[in-house]
This record gives sequence, structure tokens and C-alpha cells, in this order.
Amino acid sequence: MKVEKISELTTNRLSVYLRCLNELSAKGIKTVSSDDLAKRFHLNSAQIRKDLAYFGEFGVRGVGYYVDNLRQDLTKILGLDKPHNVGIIGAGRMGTALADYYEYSQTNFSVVALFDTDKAKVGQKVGNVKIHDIKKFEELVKKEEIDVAVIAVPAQYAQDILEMVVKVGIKAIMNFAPIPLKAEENIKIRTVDLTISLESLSYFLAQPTGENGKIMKPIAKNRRIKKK
Amino acid sequence: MKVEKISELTTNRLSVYLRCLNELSAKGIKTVSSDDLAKRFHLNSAQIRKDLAYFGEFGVRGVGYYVDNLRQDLTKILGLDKPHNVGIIGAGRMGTALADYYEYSQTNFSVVALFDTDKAKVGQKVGNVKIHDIKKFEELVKKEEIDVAVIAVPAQYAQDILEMVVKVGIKAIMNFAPIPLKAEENIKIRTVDLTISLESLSYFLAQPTGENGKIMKPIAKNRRIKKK
DNA sequence: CAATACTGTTTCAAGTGTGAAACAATTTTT
DNA sequence: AAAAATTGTTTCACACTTGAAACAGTATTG
Repeated sequence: MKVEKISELTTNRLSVYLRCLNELSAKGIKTVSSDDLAKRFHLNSAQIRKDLAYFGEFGVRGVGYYVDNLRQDLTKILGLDKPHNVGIIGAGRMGTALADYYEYSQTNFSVVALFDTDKAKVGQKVGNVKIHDIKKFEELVKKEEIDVAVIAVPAQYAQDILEMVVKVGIKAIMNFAPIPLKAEENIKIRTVDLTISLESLSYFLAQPTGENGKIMKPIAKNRRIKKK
Repeated sequence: MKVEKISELTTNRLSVYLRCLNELSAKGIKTVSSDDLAKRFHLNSAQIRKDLAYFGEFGVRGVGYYVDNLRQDLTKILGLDKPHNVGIIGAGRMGTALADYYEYSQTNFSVVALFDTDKAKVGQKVGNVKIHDIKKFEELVKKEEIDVAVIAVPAQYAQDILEMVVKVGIKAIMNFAPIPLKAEENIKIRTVDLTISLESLSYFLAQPTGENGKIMKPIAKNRRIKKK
């Protein structure tokens, strides 16, 4: 087993493997080889073995992996055996949508509070989740044991909110504001930028494509700015 | 100017640059150098110039870039000068949240239709967007000139939906189902997997961290499965 | 005209990720 | 006991991205 740094790509794949195993388990399949797993879900068997090897020896040579055992192992590695409490900052469209979405997806993540500055929103509820004044953030983080923050505020406030969140001791943050945020090294930020995603699709549509479907080349040269 | 393939990372950055320029423009700033831009938004000036160079010469040596000109150029490169019509498949929590979110974000993407199989939902509206029977997908794609599809259905249906979408001629797809989808090369799929994002945060929280904040090493070895 | 500023472009080194291949070790099957 | 299956592990080649450095070319400034 290696003891080096684990790439985020590796842990992302663990997430995928876990889901595949859950599916297999639901089908009543007890054991699976890396080859089998790779073929079923369009993965790479060597990569599966390599990824798992970072964390220990989970398989049985000559047999493969016991589905339920590996599920448990991955669940533990990913920290999904313990519940997490999520606070969402920004009770706008994005924030409330996320609250709604996560509340009803059966995971070990519970949305326990929404926060906003808008007095009109404070006190209201989204599903079972109450909207609090952002001033009470620290208080509620402690009371509700929030360990994950979701930032869903307009871009211009996002960095300030991040700093507030970090100051209170939160280490894991999901950012939906369309702006890259900066924090110390021991803070983990995942930014999901729906605007970039859409714009990248737009770019794709705007480009001329060749027979093979590949984007061929950008627009013409000699587009010079005239002197004013 | 180069005429090679453009990496998605490059076009993602173009998206970011455009936003930065919009901000500068709003502040009334007329010109900006790559260095200036890099410092303001924590980017890399060499990278900015390199990225732009793929598409032409937009700057003025000795001066920098004219903010509004470059905005227009990037807008055009990204295909954001033309409107796009979006159809969202799956009127569940995710689908309706996205419809709501995109409807009120001022972009050139308009959500023109939602689709679902649930008869109870068909005919209802989310904001100004009507929910249609999925059987009418092809018809509406033509009528409403939908060129971007958003897949927001449960994982097990996602691949089938994708194939239906592709068959109708849609080339740009955003996938929110937590499963990687496969399509031909000339189809562009962007998957946004909120589950993986959260689970990656969970992994981070579960790991022991050293003084430097770096994740130190995985769990212990010698976790062998006993023979049954 | 000279100095300055800044882009456009190339080159290089470093780091990272991927996929294939190979093979010893171990277990099951025959 | 031999054959087959499959993991755990290493190694290698390839591709991609980044960031730095260097420098010619072009515009502005003094």
C-alpha cells in the first residue's frame, strides 16, 4: 500500500465505485472482480485496483471483491459512515433549491440550516429547514454541529462569506457562486460553476465541427484592433 | 495563432475572463493589461495571453486590451452572442430547481420546456415554463428550437434519456444524474455530480491532517478478508 | 527619437494522470 | 498437484497542463 498523497481524482472515483457496488448489491451480486466491475460500468480495471491499493488490500486473489465488504470499506474511507450537517448560506433560488434537493436525497448529509441577510426571509422555512439571520451563523454552527457549508450567494459577496465561514472553524465548503474562492490550504473548497458549464456547451455549439465531430479550429486571424 | 485543438480548460478560463471583464466594464475601466487582469483576479498573465492567442490577436502591444472589445470578442468566441434554448428533462426537485434558477439568471440561455413522464406533473408550470410529456420531446425540440438539453432524471434512466436526446439531434447536454454517460464523440456532455462533490468533502473531513493541513496518509494496511 | 509598456509566441522543465503490460502472490477449481 | 483466476504492485510510455522565461514586435509616452 502506498502512503503518498491521494489525488482528488482518485477519491472521486471511489465515490463512483461505491455507487456501482451499491447497484450490484441491490441486484444481489455478492462478489465482483475488478475486470467485471470495469466492464459493467465502463471503467478501467487497472485503475480500480490501483485506486483501492492506496487504502489497503480489499480483494481476494483468485476471487475478486466481496461486494458488501468493499461497500463498507469505501463508505468508511469516504467518511460516509458518519453523519454530516450542512448549513446553506444564501436563501435565494440556488440556496433553497439545494436545500430542497439535499433534504430529500437519502444521504448522510442533513441540511440543518439556511442563512440569509434578508429580514423578509429570516424565520421562514424551506421544507423543514429554517432560514436564519446570517449573524447567527456561528451560534448555529456550534448548536447544530454544522461541518459543511454551502455558499450560494451572489459572486460579489462570496469571498467575504467564505472568510466568515472559515473563521468559525468550518473546513469543508461547497461553492455555487460563479467565482473562484481562495482560502488556506487546510480548507477544502469545491466550486460548482453552472455558468461555466453552460458556457462551455455554448462554445461547443458555436464551433465548426469536422466529419469526425472534433472541433476543428478557432476563428480567423488578423483581427486587429484599430488605433483609436 | 495556433489552430490546434482547444482544451476545455482553456475555454473554461475564457468564461472566467469574460466575467472579469464584465466586472471591469461595470466599474468603467476601459483598458486592462494581462498583468493587471491577473493581479486583480488571481490569474496568471502568461496563461491569459496564451489562452487568447488561440483565437486571435485581441490586444494592443504597449497598451493591453480594450475591455469592451475583448468582452465582445470573448462573447462571440463562446457563442454567447446567440440565444440558446434549453429543455430540461425531469421535473423533479433538481429539474424544477434548475428551471427556476436559470429562468431568473440573466443569460442568453432560456429554459423553454420541462419534460417528465409523470402524468400528474404534465401540464403544470414552474415559473413560466410548462411541463410537457416526454413523448413530445422531439416535437418541442423542433418547435422551440431547443439546442441544449439538461438531464435531471434518476441515474437509472439517464443513459436511455441521453440516447433519446441525441437521436433528436441535440448536441450539447448537461447531465445532473449522478452517473457518467457515454455518447459519440461529436456530442458534448457536461456532468455535474453533486453527490461526488459532497462525498469528496466528506472524505476530506474524514482524513487525518498534518500541521500543514495536507492530508497525510490513508488508513492502515493488513485489512484482509478472511476466507469464508 | 529613445525609453517604456505590453502583447504574441516559443521553448522548456516540472508535475500529474492514464492505460497498458508484466508478474509474483494467493486462492479456487479441476 | 496442476491449472486457472484474479489481486496487488511496479514500471513505462504517453499526453496534458502549468508556469516561467525569454524575446521580438508594436504602440505609447516623454
